Amino acid sequence: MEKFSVKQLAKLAGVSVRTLHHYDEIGLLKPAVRSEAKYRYYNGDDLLRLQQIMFYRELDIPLAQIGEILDSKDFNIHEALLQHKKELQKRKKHVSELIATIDNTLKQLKNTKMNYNEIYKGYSPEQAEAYEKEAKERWSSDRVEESKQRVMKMTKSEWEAVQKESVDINIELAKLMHLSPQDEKVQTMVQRHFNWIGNFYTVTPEIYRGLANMYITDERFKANYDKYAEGLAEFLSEGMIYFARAI
Amino acid sequence: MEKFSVKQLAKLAGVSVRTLHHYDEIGLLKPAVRSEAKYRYYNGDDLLRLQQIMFYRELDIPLAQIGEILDSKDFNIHEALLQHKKELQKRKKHVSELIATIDNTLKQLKNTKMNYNEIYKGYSPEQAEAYEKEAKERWSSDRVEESKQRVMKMTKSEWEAVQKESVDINIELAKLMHLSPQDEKVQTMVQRHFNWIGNFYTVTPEIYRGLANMYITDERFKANYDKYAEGLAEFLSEGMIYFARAI
DNA sequence: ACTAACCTATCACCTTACGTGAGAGTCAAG
DNA sequence: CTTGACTCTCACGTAAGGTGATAGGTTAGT
Repeated sequence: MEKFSVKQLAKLAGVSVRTLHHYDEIGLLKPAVRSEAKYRYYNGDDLLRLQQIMFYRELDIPLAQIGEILDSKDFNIHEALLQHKKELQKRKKHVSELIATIDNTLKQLKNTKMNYNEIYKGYSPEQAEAYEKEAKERWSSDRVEESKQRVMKMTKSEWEAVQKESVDINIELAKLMHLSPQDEKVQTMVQRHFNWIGNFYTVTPEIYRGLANMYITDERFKANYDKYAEGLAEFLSEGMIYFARAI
Repeated sequence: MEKFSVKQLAKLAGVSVRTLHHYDEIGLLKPAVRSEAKYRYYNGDDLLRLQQIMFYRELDIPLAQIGEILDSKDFNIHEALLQHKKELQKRKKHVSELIATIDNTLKQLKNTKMNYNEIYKGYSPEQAEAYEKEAKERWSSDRVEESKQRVMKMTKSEWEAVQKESVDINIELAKLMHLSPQDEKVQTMVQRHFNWIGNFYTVTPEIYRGLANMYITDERFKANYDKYAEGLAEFLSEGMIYFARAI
């Protein structure tokens, strides 16, 4: 029968010697024999088992579970793989959301000439179209398209109401700055702010948090809010993040 | 200025007290003041910083790097986010590949199971389980095991080729039934059948003869072959016995 | 048989981002 | 002044190994 030293097996399988030591320690892969001097010697079966271990390991399955899979003959591999696939799909979805959030943040960072509020402020629905070209270079076209669609669907009076709502929210918030951002009254206003943003595009908690972050990191946003009151940007930002927890 | 205890801040931000201790330890978020009794008290700025931390943390950015981002004024956030996005995209791609691998594996498991039943037994998947027991009594479990092992090692396309070969052989044989089983053309097809069986286990003349016998005595095999043409089972069986003389 | 070069063994601490107590001190309320 | 809630600082545990340190084993060439 074949006989491999730790290093040989490690090289064959493309893992480190330490890894083999580790697998021995946790009982996942014990060498076929141990020499007088405690040297580990593996045989062909061990190599085969190691290959299987690596297959499952590549799927990001914890070593403990790999051990169960390999050691119990009647382990339902099919079920285990299905289960693991679900987890991976969740992970993938999560990562996709993170990427979307970064995209959102990047777009807003890039947007140094105009921020969201400035863009729509004073623009009538008819002017929205003219703005579209310029905006598309700056924002994700999806978001802009969605935003534009929604604005275009508004009547003139609705649009005016939306504009006024923005101003109202900021004024009211400025009055509440003696309270904590987590205060119920403040949160009620943040809810209005959240709804207001909803006029333009679908807001997820991640996006809302990202927006909160922008309010304090981007001078443009900060300046806009601080027009109403010094520190309003920070105040609103805190309130938004607190609010986002409950969305 | 606001003053929060560890627990209060933890609750506000939705993290554990231990987390705040940890952030203090690693210097990521140090409380504004420490009381006589070493109690931590945070203020509004700390809350703001914590919210920033959580924003980046959600993006799966390591705490050490979050510290750099927040502490160095000239840190290029834009670049950092772009970089991190790339990493996330890699991660996403990797996860996608893992899912694909699992899908592939699942498909092979399924194919193997179904076709194993269909080809060996001509039985529906539902009856497969029951038949397996029966089969093991009739065949040596060694043979069944060997067969399974070989099938399990095939790739999907290999397996599909094997399936197609089976159908091809039977169709061709059915066309040759006007000849004698010892006819050269028939024997050529029997050779292919012999090779095909070799996909599953090592075939000796004795085993091949035994299989020939089984094709006409076991109704299951008989039914399977007679799907192609009435009497194909007997015809093939005769051809196999003749072929076995020369192995 | 001797030595250099290489291989292997067993500790044992380090990594991430905290969780989970243990034991002791502190604070606000009754 | 006690009770209960809160807080403090160790300090070990997690997963899957990385990275030495130190000591002993094997092998090839001489």
